[in-house]
Amino acid sequence: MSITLKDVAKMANVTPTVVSRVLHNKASTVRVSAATAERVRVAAHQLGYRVNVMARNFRERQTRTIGVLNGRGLARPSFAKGPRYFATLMDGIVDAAFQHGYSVTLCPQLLGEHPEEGLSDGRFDGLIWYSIEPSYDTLRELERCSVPIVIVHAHAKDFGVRYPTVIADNPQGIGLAVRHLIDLGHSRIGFALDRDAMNVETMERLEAFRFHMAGAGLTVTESDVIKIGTDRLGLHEYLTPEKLVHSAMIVHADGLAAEFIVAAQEHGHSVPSDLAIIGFDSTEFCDEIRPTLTSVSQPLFDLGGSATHRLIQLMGGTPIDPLELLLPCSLDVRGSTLSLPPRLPS
Amino acid sequence: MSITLKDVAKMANVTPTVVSRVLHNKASTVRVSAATAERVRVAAHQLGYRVNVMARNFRERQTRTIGVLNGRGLARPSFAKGPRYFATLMDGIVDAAFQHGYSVTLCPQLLGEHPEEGLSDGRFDGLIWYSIEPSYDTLRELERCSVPIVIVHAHAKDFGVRYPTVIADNPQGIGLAVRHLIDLGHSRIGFALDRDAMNVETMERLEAFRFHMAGAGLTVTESDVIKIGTDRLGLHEYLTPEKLVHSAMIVHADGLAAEFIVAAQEHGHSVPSDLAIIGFDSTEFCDEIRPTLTSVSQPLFDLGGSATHRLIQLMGGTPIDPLELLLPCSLDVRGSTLSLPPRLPS
DNA sequence: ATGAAAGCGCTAACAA
DNA sequence: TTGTTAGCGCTTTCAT
Repeated sequence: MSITLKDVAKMANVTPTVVSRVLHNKASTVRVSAATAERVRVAAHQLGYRVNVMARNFRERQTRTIGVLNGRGLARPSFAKGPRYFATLMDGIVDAAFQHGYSVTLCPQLLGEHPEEGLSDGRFDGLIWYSIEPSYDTLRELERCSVPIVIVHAHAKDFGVRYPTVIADNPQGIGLAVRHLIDLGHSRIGFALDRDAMNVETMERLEAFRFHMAGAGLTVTESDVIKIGTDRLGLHEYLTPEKLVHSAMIVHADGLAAEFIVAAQEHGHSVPSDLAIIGFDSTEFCDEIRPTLTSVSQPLFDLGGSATHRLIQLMGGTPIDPLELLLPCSLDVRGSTLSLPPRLPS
Repeated sequence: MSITLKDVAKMANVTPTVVSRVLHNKASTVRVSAATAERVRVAAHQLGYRVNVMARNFRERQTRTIGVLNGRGLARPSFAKGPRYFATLMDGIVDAAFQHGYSVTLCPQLLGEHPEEGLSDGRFDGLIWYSIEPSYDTLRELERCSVPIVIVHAHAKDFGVRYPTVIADNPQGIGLAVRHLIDLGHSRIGFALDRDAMNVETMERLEAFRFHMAGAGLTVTESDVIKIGTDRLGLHEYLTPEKLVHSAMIVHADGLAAEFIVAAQEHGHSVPSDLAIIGFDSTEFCDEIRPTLTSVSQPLFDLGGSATHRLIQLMGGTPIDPLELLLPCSLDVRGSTLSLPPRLPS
């Protein structure tokens, strides 16, 4: 049994109310004599009193906790696998939340039998919904939710333009890649993607590729879009010397881009002089492979931070406008789009 | 204002007690007529009733939430940076916790002004302490804590042999590396480490290297331990053809191992034929670099899962014995310790 | 099978 | 400045 306000009150010869005021109220509002306050503090310290957060949360109807959710129906996002989207996002969320005194909770109910129960049961003051794949079901869930929500990794229109969203500007990122290649003198530019990764985001990147190429006066035909299957046979077929028709390739994600580099070299092509390659996500290993991989970088950490800031704003009652926050990507230029070979330190 | 038990009770013409029994009690214990139960369920559904978790937690003195902490005084562990230690650990923790219906919370109080208050304020049913660096201060904190604790990434003796711990068997992992190299015929084996990463774990690996080498009848002198500074000059100095005296190198971490591969190649050495290299952590990029990097792999996911299982066991009142759980490492053999060159698919 | 009543620890309106 | 009182929503004896 742990020490309660009452115990402290008894020891200090006051009522629980006074103890509460001394220990937990904001200094400005408290009106307790210095002597009493001191007595209370000493008693609390001697007894080793700690506030019961559950009781307080219950009473105050707020938890100072933010819940982080993810789209249902798909596997829970992994911190460690893939291009660290979720991991870096979480770093940004946690960082911002902690700055404002909020905890961050990952909640299982949302993945279990009755996910909807997790939404508005008083557990969270607000939610960050990491949307993997927008769906009608998801939207219905959100509508039943009684706490403020911010959605990450989706467009406001995909959720009925009803919730604040935060997402990286994928098209703009592809624009950077296209522009960079054109500046380097390339005109035969292809776009490669994984046949198994034809999700909304990949398609958005592909569309942006078409758009920015057209904007630069370059036509894109179907043969400029290289779709690679799981067996990677298409990759090797495309890279046979007589079939290689591009001088540069934008790849929808870093993993496949890395495979492109290795395979290209195996086929006797030099990267970047025969084929320049740009990936997407600027994953950690971009610096470890040779040549290092030029890649579009999403501001993942800031995405998480911005989502959290918007949520805290929303929880404070401030309306969010505009609803959608589009954070620009940057281009990390590395060896796979340069013609200079890496040099030894002199 | 949200719907409470009372509202449902009124609508179903029963008392809150009955509603509670129907909606939240385990089926086996409930003794309510089927008709009443149905009436209650309908009412609850119509009203869109959701249990108030804060009230329940408060009442039941349990939160079904596990807190994840980290050593104080150092930066909070990042999900995304480094060799994903924390990220993968968290995946394991979250996975196991969710299986048992527990939520996982990352808590700021523990990093703020009064970190000790977060420990035993009723917020968590149990804690997983991710120990970055054991310290006397940390130990004192833990002693004040009233909920069960499991420590990850530390030895039981570093915390007074008082708390269950879970850690990867680093020495055994190094043993695998040494054995593998010896099996390949190597006898001139060195150990390289980052001068800036001389932490407990690195030293443990170095000691294990000495131990296992001795066990194999190979003497290790100071010149077999290569300490690389931030400027990496030592790396290039070591790799000049006339100075290279080893045929194989175990590197304390993958990042430096990757740099070894690149630098060795720049200096005209072939990896693995002139110099075989083994890293530690089996980071994702081990498969992306060429040659791919053989590396010792810590069971990080299982480490998190085991910690969680031990905690749940402990919260259930079962004593943990033995206190320290040592999970074995494995060796992911890749190209940097093979003599066969990578081949094109035929 | 159902109801009445008490209380978890805390805070805040109101009273003194 | 300090105390009294009530109640947040829920569960759980103990009655009926």
